Amino acid sequence: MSEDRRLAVLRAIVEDYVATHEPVGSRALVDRHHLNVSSATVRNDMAALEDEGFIAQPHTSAGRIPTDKGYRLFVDRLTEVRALSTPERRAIQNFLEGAFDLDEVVDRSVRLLAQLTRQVAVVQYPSLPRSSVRHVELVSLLPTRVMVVVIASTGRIEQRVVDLDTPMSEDGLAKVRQRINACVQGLRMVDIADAIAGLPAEFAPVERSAVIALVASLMETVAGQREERVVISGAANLTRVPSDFPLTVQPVLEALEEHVVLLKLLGEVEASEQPTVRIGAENDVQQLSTASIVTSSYGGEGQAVGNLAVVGPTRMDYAANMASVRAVARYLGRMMDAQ
Amino acid sequence: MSEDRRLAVLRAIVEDYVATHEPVGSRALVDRHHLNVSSATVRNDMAALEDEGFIAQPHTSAGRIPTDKGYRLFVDRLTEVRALSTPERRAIQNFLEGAFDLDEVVDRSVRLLAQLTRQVAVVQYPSLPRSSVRHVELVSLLPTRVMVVVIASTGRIEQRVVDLDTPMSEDGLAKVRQRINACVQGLRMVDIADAIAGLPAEFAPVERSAVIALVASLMETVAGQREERVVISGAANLTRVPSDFPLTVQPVLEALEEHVVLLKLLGEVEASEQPTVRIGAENDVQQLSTASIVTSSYGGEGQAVGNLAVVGPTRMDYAANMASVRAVARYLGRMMDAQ
DNA sequence: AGTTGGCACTCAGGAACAACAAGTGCCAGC
DNA sequence: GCTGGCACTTGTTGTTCCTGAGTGCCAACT
Repeated sequence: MSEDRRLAVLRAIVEDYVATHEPVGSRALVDRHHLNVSSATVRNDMAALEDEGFIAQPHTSAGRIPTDKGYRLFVDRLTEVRALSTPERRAIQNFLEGAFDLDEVVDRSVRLLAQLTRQVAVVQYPSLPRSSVRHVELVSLLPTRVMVVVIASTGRIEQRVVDLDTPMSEDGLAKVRQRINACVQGLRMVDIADAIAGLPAEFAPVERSAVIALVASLMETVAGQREERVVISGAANLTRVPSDFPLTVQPVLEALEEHVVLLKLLGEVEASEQPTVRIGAENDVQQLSTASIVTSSYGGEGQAVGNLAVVGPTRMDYAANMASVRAVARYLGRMMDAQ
Repeated sequence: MSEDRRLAVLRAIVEDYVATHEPVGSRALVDRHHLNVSSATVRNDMAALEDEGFIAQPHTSAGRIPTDKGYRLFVDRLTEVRALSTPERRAIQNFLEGAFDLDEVVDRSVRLLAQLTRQVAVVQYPSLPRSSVRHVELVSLLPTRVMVVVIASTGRIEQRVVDLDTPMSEDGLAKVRQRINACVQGLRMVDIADAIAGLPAEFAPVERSAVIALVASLMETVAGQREERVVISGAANLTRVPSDFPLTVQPVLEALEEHVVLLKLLGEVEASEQPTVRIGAENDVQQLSTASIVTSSYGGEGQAVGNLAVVGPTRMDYAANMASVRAVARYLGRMMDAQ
């Protein structure tokens, strides 16, 4: 009994099942793929595959469907991430390049990914701590109220309003602004705490408390956990599915609305060129145990600044989705550099 | 045959149907509401209501369900928007006040609204053209590349990168910044075009083309149609519905993903203290013909700067949803002022 | 050993049918 | 104008039966 053929059978089962959404039987298999053996032989192989836990029967006398373990094997050993066709890539590039600002880049990316894969797409904003400072701006709203604006190299902007206990003049503010920028411009966000720690000491005692407040606010802005943002698109695709998946669409939708959960999911990826796949129960988010997730990080110059993902039923076209995820991640990374 | 009782019957039908999601029969009606008449009498009233088009039978020998027209009458004549309880209002206020910046205010509002109503909630960001300028910032990225940042009174920030054909010094930029702010600070966005039209003329010919580019970019940023943003939450609530609505959830989800459609929907509201309700086919978005929408505008000081809405099946609790929409709109308006 | 045709067995899904329950419309009587 | 009564309609539920797809196993073949 050839090991190769068993794998070929598994591959055929996965492909057929993904295409038809129906348990696939030995007969159908030999018809649709040219395995040059009889259905009885395939049945033997199937029995073996079932023993090993790669496929299962919904009920006696039905065809087989892949298990999570089966998909895993399929993804690990039977899938080539095929590159997108040139026209496809062109389309992606053109689409993304029409964007003006970061919000639009992210928004377009997530929609594009949802459309390409016909699944739910998730894109995380460039992570603040992982990017660097382009500019810090202090805007005086009232004499005792200042808006701190941080512009990151990725184009991302965060702002926060801070109340001072002593009023500060425009000139004073300009000086602080100048000094802060001198200290932190170009640094990675994670490094700025050290860089500006000594700053308040430079100022006269009357100004010092205000400077301390400004610096603190800046660091909060940069460190804030809240600032990890994520957008999703294509939720409607979840309902496009036939048959049984509808039952499980609610928990999935719920999980997707919990940005905390999503960020956790996305965060578990290690930065890598290749997309990562998590299948069904491999996912430690319980609500997503019927779903698979294809994730990748993106970022300019090899430096990962964010992640993105596609979420769908375990019965998804892994090869195509991995290709789309990879492609969008790449273009997104380039856009970050370009800005 | 009393007109009043007929209305009472309609009200009872709507209430029961909203509660149970099942066609309601004459017997059940007299049991659950104390209309002091027999079921036969109710049947007569029902027949009349059906003639007038307020209710319908899914099939002979089933109970009645309200038609769109029935809901309309119910909303117009039978619904008091009841105020939320004091603890409820407290909860809303506390929740929203914990927010730091505009993004968070909007995010919390939309989630809150979804949670209160157990429907899909939609909140539009404060409209840029309808708000006023707090500050304009010009950030030099390269000698020939400047980021234009506009901070609105609502806390909303928009930015855009512009390339200049002649390089500009930091000092030159500071001067332009100072002049622009002097011109436009405090003005409503719609009015700034006039205010800065003459600005380039003030500058020496060598700088003029750069100033023109900056001013143009500022105006684009402010006028850009793209800049109307909208966030949604609670999509999972669509799947919580029983029975038949699942069939229609896909088009609804699709419509909700089309921000253009959403903005159109939201935009159709005239600014008013009271929430507006559009029921089923009253909605001119075809995909939402099985849904109802409760909308309201919000804004500080009576000036509407944005809209929000709740979307759900026509069979929704209108009174409660209108109350929630109104409450969230009010608090949101206050937050805008406060910032 | 591995492959194959044959065959008995299982079981989900559909069709046909009956019994039931909920609800209606209508009418005669109060 | 309201009510009880009653015949009628029709979706729902449960039963039975049948069919077809698919399996597991075995004996025969290469």
